[in-house]
Amino acid sequence: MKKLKITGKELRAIGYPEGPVVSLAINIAKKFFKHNTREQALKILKDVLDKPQAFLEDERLAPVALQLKPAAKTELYETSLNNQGVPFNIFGAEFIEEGATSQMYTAAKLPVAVIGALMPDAHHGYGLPIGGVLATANEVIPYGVGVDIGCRMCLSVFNIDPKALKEKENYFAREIIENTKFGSGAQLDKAADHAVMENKAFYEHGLLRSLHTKAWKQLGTSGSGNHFVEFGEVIIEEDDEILGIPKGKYTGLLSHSGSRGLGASIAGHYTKLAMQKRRLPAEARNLAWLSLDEQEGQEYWIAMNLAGEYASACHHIIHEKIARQLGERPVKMVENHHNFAWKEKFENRDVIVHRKGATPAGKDVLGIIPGSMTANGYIVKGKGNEASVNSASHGAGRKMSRTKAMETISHSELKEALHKSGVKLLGAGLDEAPFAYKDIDAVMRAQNNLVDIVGSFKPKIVKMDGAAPGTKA
DNA sequence: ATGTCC
Repeated sequence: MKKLKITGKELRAIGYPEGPVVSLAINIAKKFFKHNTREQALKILKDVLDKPQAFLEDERLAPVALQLKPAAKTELYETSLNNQGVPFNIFGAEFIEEGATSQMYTAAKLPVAVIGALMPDAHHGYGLPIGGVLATANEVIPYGVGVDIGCRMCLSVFNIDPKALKEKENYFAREIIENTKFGSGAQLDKAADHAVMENKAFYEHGLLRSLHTKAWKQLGTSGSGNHFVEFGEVIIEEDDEILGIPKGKYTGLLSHSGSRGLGASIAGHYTKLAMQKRRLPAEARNLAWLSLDEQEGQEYWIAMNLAGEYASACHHIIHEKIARQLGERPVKMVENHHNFAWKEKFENRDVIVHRKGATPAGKDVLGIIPGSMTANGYIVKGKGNEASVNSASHGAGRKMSRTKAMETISHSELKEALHKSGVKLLGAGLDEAPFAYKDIDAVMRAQNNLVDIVGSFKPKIVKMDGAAPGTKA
């Protein structure tokens, strides 16, 4: 069935005001008016504009009617922030820009906030800052999780002498190139398969059903931005009971990516719903929440968890393909989400903990904190410190904005840094150059009360979205 | 982060 596409121009022509109601009406027309003609749809939307009160109970058009209904009703939906925010500790405050801190102060003033924390790699984001941790009572904030739901790390440790990475560099490079796909709309040439695609949520949940085909095409891909797949040298200096592999040097395969278009669509859909439902002051608008006692909140929770499983599947597909090619089974895998929300306990109270660019660091929980394309990443073990709501940073954090990095960093400068570190770069944007990131070791020192380092990962062969250095895009 | 949603 062909979808009916009404344009903003047409809506404004019949008298619709500028603002979010336009895109809302477009989406509703697309969803519900596929059996109507354009003229019929516009007629109905005009009726809603003229008499919004008559459509407040209409199951399809109520959201539009609510937006169009003047005065009194908006007040009903206005929610104010608390004067005094809940407390939150800041780790590595000297590394954190003002914008991120002030976003955290705003988040702490939400009436649903319980406790927060700000990680040493924090920077400004939409809604909650990247590196922000926020616990709520029983509410979920779509932009407290972020657009890339389930963005995560996955490390496979192989019992292969890492000297092989230099000696057979081209062989390992080819494994990455042949088994990964980067880029914004990237799809595999031959679609992958995974049990997650049979998850009943994909069939029972309206929004997820509409995203199933696209998700399947993108399964096993890595996306763009700071996402990567790389081989490196894993060094375990001391035996650790939790990590459970003997000290020594290993070959590691490390990946960083999320839930691709699937998670982005879920985040966009539910944050819009939340913003319609709860109008917050301008500085907090993107922090609109859904209660888990509401239908929409439950739906988001199901969708978020599916996106998390899907992101995990994308990593596993890559790792399994490469492991099979190497003819090896990993002796250990370490993995964690760092954009997600969890049901956890804080001071014995049930809370929803949002980590947007933060690594779970409960007692003895293993995780990965990556550095940059040349700097070490670390295998960490959480200390279960409630001062950070059981969290740690998810990386070194950017020192330079993407724009500034593109303007100031040269190809030759990057080439020299790669050469010095002995890293073979198979592709990346200049904005991912190591100089764009903070010093990971300084960031780790700022959180030594939050995690123990149990191993390190030194990148050797790195693939990100973009052309290889010295080649044309 | 996402083939960027007015």
